[in-house]
Amino acid sequence: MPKRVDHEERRAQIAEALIQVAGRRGLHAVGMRDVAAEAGVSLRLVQYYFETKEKLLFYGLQHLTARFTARVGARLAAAGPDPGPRAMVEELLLASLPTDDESRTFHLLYSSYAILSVTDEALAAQPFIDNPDAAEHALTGLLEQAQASGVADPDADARTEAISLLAMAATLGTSILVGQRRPESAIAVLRHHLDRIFTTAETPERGAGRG
Amino acid sequence: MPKRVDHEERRAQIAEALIQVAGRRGLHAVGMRDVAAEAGVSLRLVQYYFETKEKLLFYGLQHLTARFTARVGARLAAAGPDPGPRAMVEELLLASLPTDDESRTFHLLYSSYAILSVTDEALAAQPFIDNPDAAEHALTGLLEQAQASGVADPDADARTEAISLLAMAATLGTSILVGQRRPESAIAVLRHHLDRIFTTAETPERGAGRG
DNA sequence: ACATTAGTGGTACGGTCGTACCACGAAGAA
DNA sequence: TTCTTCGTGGTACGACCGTACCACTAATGT
Repeated sequence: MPKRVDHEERRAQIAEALIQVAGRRGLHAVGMRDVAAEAGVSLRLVQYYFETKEKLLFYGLQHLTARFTARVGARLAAAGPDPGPRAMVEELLLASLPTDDESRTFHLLYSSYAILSVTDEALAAQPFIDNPDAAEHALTGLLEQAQASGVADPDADARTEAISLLAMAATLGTSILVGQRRPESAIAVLRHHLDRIFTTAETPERGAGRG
Repeated sequence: MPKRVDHEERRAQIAEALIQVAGRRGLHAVGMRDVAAEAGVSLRLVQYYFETKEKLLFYGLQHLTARFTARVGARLAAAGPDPGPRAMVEELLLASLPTDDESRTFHLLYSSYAILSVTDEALAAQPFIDNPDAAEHALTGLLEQAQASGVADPDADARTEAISLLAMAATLGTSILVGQRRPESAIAVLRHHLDRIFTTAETPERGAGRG
């Protein structure tokens, strides 16, 4: 057993285990022993790297959001350099829907943390609302940019539409999670509103294409 | 101490206690002893009327939804006989926002149950999705009725708009709950979409008024 | 070589939680 | 009246959970 372990790496590994087991059995049902078993380490190790369960949970939240933000960024990058604003917005919204294991886990756990934060002030004090606010701001910017480019309804209120789209995506995601709705149905609803806001179809050949 | 107690009344009283304490400290933090203390009865009594905690939680969910459905109905009735379709829809959506203690508790607990049902199959088996489906169906009907009356955009897809409005109301409610958004902001967003769907302003003097 | 310290394991402790068990009083049935 | 049964209280039990404690190993510093 080597000495001088990279603490941050170890903490990330344990946080990953927390996310996995919490995604399976629910955040409320996860204990230190479960996390240790999932990570393949001893209970003492989890205690060593996170002194308390509260700190483990906080770190897990940070790790969860960082991980998913990176994933969404990667999906955006994979959509090619400078896709249309509509494609960008659509990718952003659809990426948040729980359509595979990772997004499903993210949606479930993020919602769990959010609900928990209502009655847990220590969790509420965590930088939590920053993420929705950032998403709202980013989406508003994209819509305004689309309006300036003439591909979105210039009379629309970009901020209100951004809030609306994100709000719909969130609940639609939850309804997928609980099995009320199928992903295609949720996507159709979101696309309907994008069709309403964006005035032109995708025309990848106009403007600065791929050069 | 009188004999022959009305079981249903007692169960309702205990369920009420469950809702109160869960609304304050979170559904995850509520125990049988807390419920008993809140209801002013002994732990044994809670056991007597609900053999197990699981049954207590199930009954609490039923009680919660029944209670809130009744409240929304009362608010609709208080809006006067035959208000316009728009007023009806607006009342319905706004009633679901957490703007006072009772609606706040409802929103918090219903969300908690929903999230819990994702990883708890016994809870998922409970008639849970019926409520959103019923709301969706009812709202769709109201919108179609508004279209038939000529007060709503006839080109709109009533079902899609109903889903969208409910989805927005849900997430906006949660954002109020976590302190991200103020109720007025949420109401403004909803009203924006009602203005988009409904083509005429409220004209209470047309049609069959109060007689 | 020796002392120190980071890393790791095992385990015990105190508390809490859901449930089960035991006892007793009082209303209805005979 | 006597017996049964419903309602009620108190309490104990077993399990689990988060945390603390103790021991041991192996690198690091001098």
